[in-house]
Amino acid sequence: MFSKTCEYAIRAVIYIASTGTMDNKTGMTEISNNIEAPAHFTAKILQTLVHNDIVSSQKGVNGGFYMNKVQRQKHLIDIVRAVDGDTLFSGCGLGLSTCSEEEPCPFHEKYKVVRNNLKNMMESTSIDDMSKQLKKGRKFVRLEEMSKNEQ
Amino acid sequence: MFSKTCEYAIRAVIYIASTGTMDNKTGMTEISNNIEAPAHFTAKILQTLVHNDIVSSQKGVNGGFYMNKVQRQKHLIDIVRAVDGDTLFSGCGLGLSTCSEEEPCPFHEKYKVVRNNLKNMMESTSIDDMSKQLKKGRKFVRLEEMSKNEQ
DNA sequence: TATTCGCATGTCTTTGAAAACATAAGTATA
DNA sequence: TATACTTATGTTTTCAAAGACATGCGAATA
Repeated sequence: MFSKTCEYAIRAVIYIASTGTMDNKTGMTEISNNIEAPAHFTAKILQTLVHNDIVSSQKGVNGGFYMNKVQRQKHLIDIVRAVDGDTLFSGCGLGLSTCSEEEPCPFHEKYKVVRNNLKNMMESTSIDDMSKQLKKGRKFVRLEEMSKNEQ
Repeated sequence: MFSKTCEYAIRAVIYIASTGTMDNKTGMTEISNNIEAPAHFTAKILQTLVHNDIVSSQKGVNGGFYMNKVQRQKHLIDIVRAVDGDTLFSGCGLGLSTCSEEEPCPFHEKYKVVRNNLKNMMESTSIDDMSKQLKKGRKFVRLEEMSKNEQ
């Protein structure tokens, strides 16, 4: 459904929201370890997210990534839009560039329902929500080892 | 949402269902022209669909692709399964191999709703349905030029 | 039964996402 | 202010999906 880049992005953001604070920033290595994503690739994705004001970063000693209150209140759709653009939520299900509301393809109506369903879900699900789910016991990649990695 | 291969497959099947009959089979060239897909790649995809008993083919003079009654009553999900497998309908939204019903990731519940929604839609939409939509006026790639190409 | 038409199949090439590498630049702290 | 630490950024490499090519095989028909 989502691209690999996008999956990593969402995983990273949820992880940072659950661990990174202004006072205790989360480092690159810890992030990529815990979301099981290649370190350098994650770094590049995080750049994009910083540019799109979804996460914040700080260089240097004791630097790392973190999220402020406003950023935590953003929604999953903001991550997808920053990384993959809006195609998934607005494009034709069969990839037809000629398909539109005025000249719909045979699949248009049925697909639109599902697509809007997905869009609404992504629009209404905040990063905070996901972070709470994680803390509530929803397993992530290596949540149980988090404290170990943070040593 | 779907892979390029899968988009072509669905487009091809809808086209064949709308034009190919036992007596008047639809040729490769006509298909790839009308669904705007590369000819050789379409040929390879059609092979897969023939093997999966979604379309039928006949070699030789006056040969081509067509669909019988049973095949026309199959559903869109059968095409996706044949081409892309079942991952889209059963996999984790964040691509986590560890995520399951027993150990769900934070995104699991919300994603499952949308995923099942998509699955139900693909399960309940028959190829016949799509073919009827096309004939009812839903524009496809070059429906208006179909007669021209068939000369 | 030979010829021609058109699908079937395997291999090769291209392209772009994904991943790795190398280096720059900013920040804290001793 | 020098050093160690950590993110930022640009370039290169890898790999799989997408697409192109070449050839095999089956069926109709003259």
